[in-house]
Amino acid sequence: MSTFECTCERCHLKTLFFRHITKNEIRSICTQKVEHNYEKGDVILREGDPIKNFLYLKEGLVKLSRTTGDDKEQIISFAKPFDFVSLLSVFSSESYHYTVTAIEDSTTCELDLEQVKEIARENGVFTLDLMTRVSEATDRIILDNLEIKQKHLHGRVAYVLLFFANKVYERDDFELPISRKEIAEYIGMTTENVIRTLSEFKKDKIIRIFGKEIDIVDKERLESISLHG
Amino acid sequence: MSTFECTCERCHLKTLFFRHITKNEIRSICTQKVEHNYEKGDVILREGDPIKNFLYLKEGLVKLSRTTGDDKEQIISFAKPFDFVSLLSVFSSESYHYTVTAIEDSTTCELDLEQVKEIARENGVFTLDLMTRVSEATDRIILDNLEIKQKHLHGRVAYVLLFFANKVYERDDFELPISRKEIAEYIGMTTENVIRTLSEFKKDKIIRIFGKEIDIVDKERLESISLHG
DNA sequence: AATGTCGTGTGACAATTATCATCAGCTAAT
DNA sequence: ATTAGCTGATGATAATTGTCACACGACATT
Repeated sequence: MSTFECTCERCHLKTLFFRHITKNEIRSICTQKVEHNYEKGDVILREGDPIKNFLYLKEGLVKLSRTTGDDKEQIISFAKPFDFVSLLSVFSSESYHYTVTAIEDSTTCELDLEQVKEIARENGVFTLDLMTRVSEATDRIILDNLEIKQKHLHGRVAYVLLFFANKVYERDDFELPISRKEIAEYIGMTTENVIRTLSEFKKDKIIRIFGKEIDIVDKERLESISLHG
Repeated sequence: MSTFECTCERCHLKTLFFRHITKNEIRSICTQKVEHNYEKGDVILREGDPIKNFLYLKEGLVKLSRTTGDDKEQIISFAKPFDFVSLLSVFSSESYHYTVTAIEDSTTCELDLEQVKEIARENGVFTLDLMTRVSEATDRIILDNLEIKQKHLHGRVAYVLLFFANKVYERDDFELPISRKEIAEYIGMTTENVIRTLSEFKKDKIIRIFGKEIDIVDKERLESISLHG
């Protein structure tokens, strides 16, 4: 699972976000960082687990979810490479408020949280960078949830399809990494209605469906539905 | 509007959150901080405004809202004293993504953002404290929205009433600081249905209503509705 | 005093969404 | 090979929520 050679110098995390970290700090983190591989479906973190590590996604795709009071799953958000997976509560809680599950084969990079905090305490510029990143990510989650909230069923389903097409795969045909049930858990509707809506989109020749394969045929139409439908 | 005497030493902001700030840093912030008073209904910050200051609420109650694509208002959250009002995007965007409006007479304390950032860069412990606070606040917003999302109309209205009773006023009779329309904008339902639901609660002797005065009579029942209704 | 606007309140009806039942296909387990 | 369980799919029906219409009072403006 863990790598033996140190590749932090080439790590995107460093070059993309943490421009203001010293060589020593990088080395200190590097010598104890651990990479983990997960297969699609594997649970990476479980709700209630103590927060010991600072995780980011190096490769793959994950979902953040939680269990509601009446034992239903609710998907909070999806995270892509270089998103911080342990971001929602990492600096404000002792334990995770949500579960992280791989929805594609994924690789995480785990750093010891105390060590990251130690660097943060010593290096304010690093911490400010980090805060900017965390802030962007939580902003995104809040805005996405507000967007979804104001839409009806059809608009919500269209929004999810466009999310995967535009933000995740950057192409109009892709394999849906989640089930209809999971779409429902994300947009707050029932599985049956998600399935029905996809069928209608197909009947109206807006998309083509082959199992989990989605092909967006009439993107303008789908965008219009996402906005006004 | 602005105060002439420096009272930062007694400021809750310092004692509560910024335990790790030096006397010099406090003084430096203090000499240029500005307090503003707002009356109920006043707009404190407007969506799209450039972010120049770091604001926190010293007294009162505010709502955070945004305008959706089809020009409807959507309330994101409410903020209480010592919440950071300019928190959602202050470190991740050039301009506000939302409007802040006083829903009770309020006082803000404004610090120059660049100066706060300067301190943050110099003082990692301070920044880590700050990040913890920002993180807690955004976590709260996300969790509240998820809670509301899984409930039906009745549960949502009950949830809002309990929010004001428990979290804001800490008593079971209070004057609702917002209109029925604003409740609707927060929970994502129509004004008519909010009014109807309040009427039903009244008919069922769960609450008493005198205009904006709310008196929760049967709190257990209301809590049960919030959870399962 | 007349007018307009806004918040509140209620009813009738339409639209949206959930629930329940059923079925087919696939896969894992025995 | 058979069963059990899960996802996907569709229809009928019920529940929930939205829309439209109207009414009333408070309040500000003219």
